[in-house]
Amino acid sequence: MLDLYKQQTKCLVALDSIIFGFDGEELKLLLVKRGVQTDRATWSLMGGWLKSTESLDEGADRILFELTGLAGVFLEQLCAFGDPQRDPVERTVSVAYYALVNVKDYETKISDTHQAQWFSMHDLPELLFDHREMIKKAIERLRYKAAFHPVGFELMPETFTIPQIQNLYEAIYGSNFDKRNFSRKILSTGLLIKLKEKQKGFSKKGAFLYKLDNDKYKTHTDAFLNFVPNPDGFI
Amino acid sequence: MLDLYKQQTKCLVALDSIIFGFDGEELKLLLVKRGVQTDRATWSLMGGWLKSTESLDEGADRILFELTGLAGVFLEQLCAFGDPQRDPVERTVSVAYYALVNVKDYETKISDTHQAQWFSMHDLPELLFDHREMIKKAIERLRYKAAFHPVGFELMPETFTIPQIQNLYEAIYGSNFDKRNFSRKILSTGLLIKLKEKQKGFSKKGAFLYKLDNDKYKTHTDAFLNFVPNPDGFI
DNA sequence: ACAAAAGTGTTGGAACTACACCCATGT
DNA sequence: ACATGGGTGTAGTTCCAACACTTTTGT
Repeated sequence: MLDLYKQQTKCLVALDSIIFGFDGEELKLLLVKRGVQTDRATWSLMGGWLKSTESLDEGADRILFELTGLAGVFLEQLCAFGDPQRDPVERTVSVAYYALVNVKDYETKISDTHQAQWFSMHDLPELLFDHREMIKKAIERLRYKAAFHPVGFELMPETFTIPQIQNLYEAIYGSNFDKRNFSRKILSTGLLIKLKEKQKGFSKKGAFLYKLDNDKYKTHTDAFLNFVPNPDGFI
Repeated sequence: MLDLYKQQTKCLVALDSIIFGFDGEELKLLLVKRGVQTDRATWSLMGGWLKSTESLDEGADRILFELTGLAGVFLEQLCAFGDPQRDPVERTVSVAYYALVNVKDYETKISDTHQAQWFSMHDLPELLFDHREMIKKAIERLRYKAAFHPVGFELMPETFTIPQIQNLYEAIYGSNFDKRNFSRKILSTGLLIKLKEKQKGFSKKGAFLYKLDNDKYKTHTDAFLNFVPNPDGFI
């Protein structure tokens, strides 16, 4: 038995995170500038190596924290990528994660030391290795997930307006929704608490602010909004 | 840059497959007997080591073929498992796959050399490592997937009856459906071709046989049957 | 005053659920 | 003849999509 282990070739294991953000208008992706580039692509997903003492989830958390200072955000495994040629330097299996953060949270944390930058999903730079493929899978997964679980709120700031959430969902699915139907749908989850204040400054009239009912949200696992995963989109 | 690679600890990469089968009655799982057991659990998922020249998908295909003689079956990555303690012998990351095969196909192929056996999902033996957790994830994924893609047909023999498919879906979701509504739903996909013959021998009346319209099936990517992923079930 | 975004209700159609009886055949 | 499983239709309900006008307020 133990011999079966010894003969086997080992492999580097990397963790890469697709970090989605939302600024109230557009769906964005956080990319980092490679210190030293291996080829002409200078931007890549946030990533690092798996340590021998940590699980995959722990490693992904750690790397996200080291590079952005963010902790406790939505971070879920996407899948593993292991083409033998995907990293030309050495055979590497990468386990990809996707994270949802709101851009405002992130801006208040450190960074810049790591040369991180938000990119519009519609305007991504050339990317390292198979990172583009990872992003493609991640957006598919996000659409799939968001159709049944209210993960969209992970991307919103503490308080937000209905038109903002609608912008987010439109950005995720790359299509427009009727605002009457949308607000009915989103309110019917019972997960939103309407606040007294209005958001001012953006529109003339101002929109009512809402916050997430965290207790309900935490225990909420049911099927949800019926957005149809959209085959086309960015990418 | 290259130094960054050298310092990193490498890791064994395993591939394990959750192989679902259907015998017309019940959802089953194909397990193998470990030649030498590392602990009291003698049964495990089919698995093997990733080779340095193959991709993850290729490796999973290869291992499935080596152990069962099956090729060209539905085989899709589930996710990676990498708890540092999951394999007590040595740190191993396992990329799990799930496969859908029909039991009849499998029976006609070789095997037995590898001591493989079908188990009812309701009556699984003690399993190696975290294989039980993998199975749990796999059934969740299968439910999720089957709710929107007609993957159920992968588990059916060449020709089959509506009551058989219904049995399958009931086995997947662990609940019963109204047969009138079910047959309407399944026929409304337009993926089934009714044959002249009836299945004899099982019921007195006999049920009409159908076969899959392969051309339509191959190009079919749309949303599909609206089964709600069921939180409880076996496991 | 007007431009720009927020907010709000109704209606028709589609899809789903629930439900019960007859049919064909082997024993 | 009867027991077993196969096959079929309808009515009520719910859910969704489509649709337009009024409100607020900053300029």
